[in-house]
Amino acid sequence: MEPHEPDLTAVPVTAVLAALADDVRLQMVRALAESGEAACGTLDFGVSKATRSHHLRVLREAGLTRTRAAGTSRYVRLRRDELDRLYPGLLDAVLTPRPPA
Amino acid sequence: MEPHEPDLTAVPVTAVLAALADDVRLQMVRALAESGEAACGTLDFGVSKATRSHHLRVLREAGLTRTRAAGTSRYVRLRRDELDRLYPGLLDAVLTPRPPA
DNA sequence: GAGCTTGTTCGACAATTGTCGAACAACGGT
DNA sequence: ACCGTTGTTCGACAATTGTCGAACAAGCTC
Repeated sequence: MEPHEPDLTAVPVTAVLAALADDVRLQMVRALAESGEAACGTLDFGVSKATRSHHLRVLREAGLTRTRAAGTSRYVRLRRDELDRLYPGLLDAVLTPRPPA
Repeated sequence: MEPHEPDLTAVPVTAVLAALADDVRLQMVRALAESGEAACGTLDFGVSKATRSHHLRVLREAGLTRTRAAGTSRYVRLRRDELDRLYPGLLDAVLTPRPPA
């Protein structure tokens, strides 16, 4: 099985932006940026686990996250270094709910 | 008539990202970043003028552009200063077709 | 005013997307 | 071996979105 964690340089910018352009996914990304790593189950934002799983796949396939399996859980974390290197400023611009004046 | 050019702080980040998450619109934004200002007609990227008009409205309503009417033409330009102030790094991260290694 | 150019608006249509419940799979503990 | 926990996958469905042609509006020029 392929977990589909693509090379970030192979992902179109529009795909990265589209992945971030959803409220639920953006909350997930923000939570991951704070916690560093989180089990899928902890990323509950009022959607069913099916929907949650869907969003996490979108994030993964856009190259935004990596997933590590451990027991029955799966731990997700941001690919921060790579993202900051390829798109400097992008995450910072997006991580704060209310950008500074 | 309301040209619908919202206050940028009133636009959700997801709307800004969604506006940028389309290939045609991203090309438009890049062209505007280079030319500074462009008539709608010059922003032809292989779509009909109806579609072009639609994309320009999305950009405008996401707070990314301003439109100025002159004669039969309408000139569009990026709201670069505001964007850079509210989302520093966002435009830079997105404007280069191939980000630096 | 007639005609051309430039854009916008209006359906319409296909494709994509977010959402869910239900079924399934894998693992751990008792 | 059973059960509960944790996620994924599979339709299905509604809503959104990108696209177009045709009709319309506004302005310029002859």
